[in-house]
Amino acid sequence: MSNSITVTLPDASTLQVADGESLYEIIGRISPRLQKDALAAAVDGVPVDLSCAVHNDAPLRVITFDSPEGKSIFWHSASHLMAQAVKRLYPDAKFAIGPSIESGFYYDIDMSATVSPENLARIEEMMRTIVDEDLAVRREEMKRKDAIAMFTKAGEIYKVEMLEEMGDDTVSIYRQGGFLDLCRGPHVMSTSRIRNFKLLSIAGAYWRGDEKRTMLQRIYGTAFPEKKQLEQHLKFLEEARNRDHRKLGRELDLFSFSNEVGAGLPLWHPNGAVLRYIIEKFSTDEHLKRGYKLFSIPHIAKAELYRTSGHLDFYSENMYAPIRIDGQDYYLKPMNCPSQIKIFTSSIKSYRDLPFRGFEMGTVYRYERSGVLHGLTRVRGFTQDDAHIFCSEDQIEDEIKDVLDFTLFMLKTFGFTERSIYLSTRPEGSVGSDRNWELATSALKNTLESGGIAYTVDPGEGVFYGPKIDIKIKDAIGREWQCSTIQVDFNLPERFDVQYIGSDGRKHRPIMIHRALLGSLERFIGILIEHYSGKFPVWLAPVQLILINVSDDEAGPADELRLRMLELGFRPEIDRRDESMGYRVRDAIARKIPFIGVIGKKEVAEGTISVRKLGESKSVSMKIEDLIDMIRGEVENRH
RNA sequence: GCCCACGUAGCUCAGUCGGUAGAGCAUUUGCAUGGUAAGCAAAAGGUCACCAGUUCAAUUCUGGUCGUGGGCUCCA
Repeated sequence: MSNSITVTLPDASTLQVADGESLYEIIGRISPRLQKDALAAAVDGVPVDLSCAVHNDAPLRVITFDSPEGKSIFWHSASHLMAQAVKRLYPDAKFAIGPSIESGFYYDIDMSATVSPENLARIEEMMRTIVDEDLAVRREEMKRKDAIAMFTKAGEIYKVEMLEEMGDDTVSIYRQGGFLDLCRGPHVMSTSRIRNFKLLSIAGAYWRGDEKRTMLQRIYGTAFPEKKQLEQHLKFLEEARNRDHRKLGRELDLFSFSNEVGAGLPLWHPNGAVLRYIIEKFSTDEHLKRGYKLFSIPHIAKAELYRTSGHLDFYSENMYAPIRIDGQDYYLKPMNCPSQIKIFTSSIKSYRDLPFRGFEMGTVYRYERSGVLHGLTRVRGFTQDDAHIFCSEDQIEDEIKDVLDFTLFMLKTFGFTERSIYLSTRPEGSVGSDRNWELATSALKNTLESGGIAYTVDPGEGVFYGPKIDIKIKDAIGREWQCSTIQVDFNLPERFDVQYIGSDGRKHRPIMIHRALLGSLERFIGILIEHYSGKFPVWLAPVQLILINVSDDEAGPADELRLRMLELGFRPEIDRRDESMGYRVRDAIARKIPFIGVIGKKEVAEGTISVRKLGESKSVSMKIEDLIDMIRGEVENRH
């Protein structure tokens, strides 16, 4: 029995252990601390439970919560813990799937009772009881057909369905106390390992994500080894709530929605509209600098246009019902490309005209199912910084490279420096020849690779007319958002028979590149609000400086300064209300205005102003000229 | 669209086990002329989302519609 076995640790050191010694014991010999932190271990690269014994020489890696693998195991175990609690409280509960997700876990459950927020507390209570019971989590392997029989008997129809689709002969189940679940594992050793958890929300979810199948109740939760980590995570969620653009949009008076105007149709208030204008102007100027030509098109077009473009065939579920005008059907444009193409084709183009870059702040209307609407990030009418580049095949890579550089410049300007890049390939139900898809996809790939840009392939996520590069940005609290998209299209030029005269005097077909850098402005601004937490940099702030007069005597001079700054192109405001200074300062801070300028007797006499920066509690007295220079500097540097 | 929850003043929220409602902040007015995070007082403000039904009586109960939130599915 006491055959000695050698395990090799990641640092290449080795450890002699007895045959049959459990991983838990082995890790205890490395360090008691590690033993305490260990959730599972990888033997020969395969993750297994700590209760497993080692019988052969093998490399050993301890899995703790610090690794993504460890988190996943921990959260998965937490989902079992929750399921066990639910089963105790609701014996008729049938379990579907309960995986770990990005920062926690969920379990999809089918049961007669509906879970309410109050019930979550009851379930948490029961989870605590089970934790205190310190139930060992045990793995058992059995024949698949035996498992089917067992779960059928238990009424676990979803588990049975999953088992029936599995190819393996043998399956594993995990048992903790009276609860058992079909699971690949591994899991933590005991329910007592999961002490810090929180159930967060309840939602509906279709069995297998199929809207034709049963709607299950999904309970989301999260858990951590340390109490402090849980608290930190809950604080993060709180922070995200405080940054919510819907909340800040109301508080900062940026935008609103009206029941009477319609769902998903944002109304921009003066503060929001000016922010939007600044972004539009900045974007338009940058496009002109890079040789783009401006386009502008109407919001509706005839059915014929969208029949030619293929939108009526491939995109109609996102389009609104036609408008009947003089016996003809017109559609609200769901995309800008078809009409923009008509601008390109309005005259004969030569190869000398290529690449032809047409840009527009183009508003589109898309039908979104009511349940998906969300603040500014998911609306039914929105404006994109949309451009279409017509170029020859051998210009594609250069153009894409330019677009990528341009995109990264734009994102950086708005404070987004971290991003990840995705290459989406041909989806089901797409149009176009294999050759063109291949050509377009490799053009995107080559550009990324020759630029040394790391990317991830998203198989089948392209648009119906071509592959695309999507860029996801990370905001100030680490959440990812998708804005930018670059799409190569051989299809529309063909459909519209777009041509140019080459240097050989013959007709050629250009390629189109569709691209939006900020994407939907509505969405982008929503993200910006959350990214900056409403504290916009000076160049974007709807109000850059608020002037506060100490007494009525200074109202005149303060207002003169306001008018002067307006004329200089700044966005000043004056608060001359009959309120105490403390009150008005407090109000200005709540409005997150970057600068507060106080003018009293002393300032008027000296030609100065007392300036307080947002976030600081001290004010600085400075010459008015210096204040203007300072603000100008921040605007020019886009700070 | 689907599941669950929700819709009371501009905002945040009480309340009515069926008898047409209240607070704080915001607003307006008056007083206070105030030196950097809420000066004092008064007034005004609501078809209790909308439409039906039940009832002597509906903001409250029932149904529908619209909208919001968390998700699913879809996507910028």
